[in-house]
Amino acid sequence: MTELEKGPKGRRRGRGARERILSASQQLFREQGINRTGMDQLCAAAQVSKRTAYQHFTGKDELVAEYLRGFDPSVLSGVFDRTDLTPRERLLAAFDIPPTTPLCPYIGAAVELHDPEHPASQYAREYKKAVAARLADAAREAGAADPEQLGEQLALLIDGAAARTRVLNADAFPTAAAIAAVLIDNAIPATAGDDRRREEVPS
Amino acid sequence: MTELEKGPKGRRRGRGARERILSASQQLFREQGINRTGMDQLCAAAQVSKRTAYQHFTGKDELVAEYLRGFDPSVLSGVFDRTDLTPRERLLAAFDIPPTTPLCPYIGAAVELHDPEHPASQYAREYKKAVAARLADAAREAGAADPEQLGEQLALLIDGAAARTRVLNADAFPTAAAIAAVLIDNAIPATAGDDRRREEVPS
DNA sequence: CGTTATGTACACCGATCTGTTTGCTTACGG
DNA sequence: CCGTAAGCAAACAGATCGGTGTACATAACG
Repeated sequence: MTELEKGPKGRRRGRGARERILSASQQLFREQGINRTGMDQLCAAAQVSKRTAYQHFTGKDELVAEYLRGFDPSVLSGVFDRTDLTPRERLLAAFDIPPTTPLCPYIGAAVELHDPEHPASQYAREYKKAVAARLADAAREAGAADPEQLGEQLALLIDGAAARTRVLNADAFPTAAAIAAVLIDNAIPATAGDDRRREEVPS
Repeated sequence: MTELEKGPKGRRRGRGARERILSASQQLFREQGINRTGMDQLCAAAQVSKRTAYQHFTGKDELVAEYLRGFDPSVLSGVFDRTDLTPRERLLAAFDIPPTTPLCPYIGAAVELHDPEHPASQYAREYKKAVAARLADAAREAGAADPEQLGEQLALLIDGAAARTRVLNADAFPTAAAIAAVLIDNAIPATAGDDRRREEVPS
């Protein structure tokens, strides 16, 4: 926070224009979408001159990609690092994101940009794969028979809840969580109480 | 086809400009997205003058809404009217849409327009609810314990597969179908089908 | 035939978009 | 304390956007 260093080149003179730009991006891109947010408006909200903005980012495309990158720690790490939960609870905790997240920004970016080659689209793909992989890890810890499959399934549920929440304007994550519970119980061979791992496979 | 009638007022003089416009919409909005398709380009593709286009549609917004409306019969009716399938098969048939559908246009429209009050957004919501309702009907026919819940769950799976297919650029419908099979077998009490499941329904 | 709806061609409008330029101010840091 | 880099303000470019205006062509009916 107190450190005002920039990403590229060790320069650290500035007064935090880059941070304000990214912060404004997070707010405006989420509230209005990417395409409907012009650079003029964004710079005004960030209290940054356009000149400065284009010195920090080569263009809007790069800014969008960087904006997506800013979500990583809050979403991905926040859920999976909770050691106070059992693996099964950790899997279900991924569906407890009701208040803050109006729509997964990765899906939004992929749809709005509409170009699979766009840096932001590529990053969104990469991120979604990473989430599925971490879910698979947790599934493996929980003793799932086919962790990769369960991870992919749970990831699909999250995306479905996000998309459906957006279209219907109503929270769909509880439904997704209910499905997840079924899938998890179904995929873990002989779940005694919760997180006990068994090797025996039902005939 | 030989009938060249327009939707509003029984007028039938023209040579089919409206149809060409809608046809071009379906292609371009899907290929490039809504926001990235200008009216100029669209009119050129439809071989229609801009003036004519704005005589048929009051604006792009109305055109987008009408474009969405054009999907109804092909998707919704095509699956549920198949009497040759058992209710269970009919539920699963909803996930067999691999070739033609790159992304659910309703999700795309809702994300791109980014305005829940937009006519097209409202229609998308309405349509998604209708799909869930029809799935619930089929679930009831299949003897599901809680048809509404199962219908909503299957609808979420479809949306999840659509969103994930878009973001990852890889078909996610098989995964969704696998989940659907589990949910269906889990929700149908003890049918003479093939699978027996614990009645461990999530409370 | 002539009337009339339908469609065409094309210039044009104002707004907005991404991105650039010029000239100036401010605030570190040595 | 002074140089230098960071940042600011505002006009500007060029493109594209959605949408109109005007004048002209054509097809379908009576």
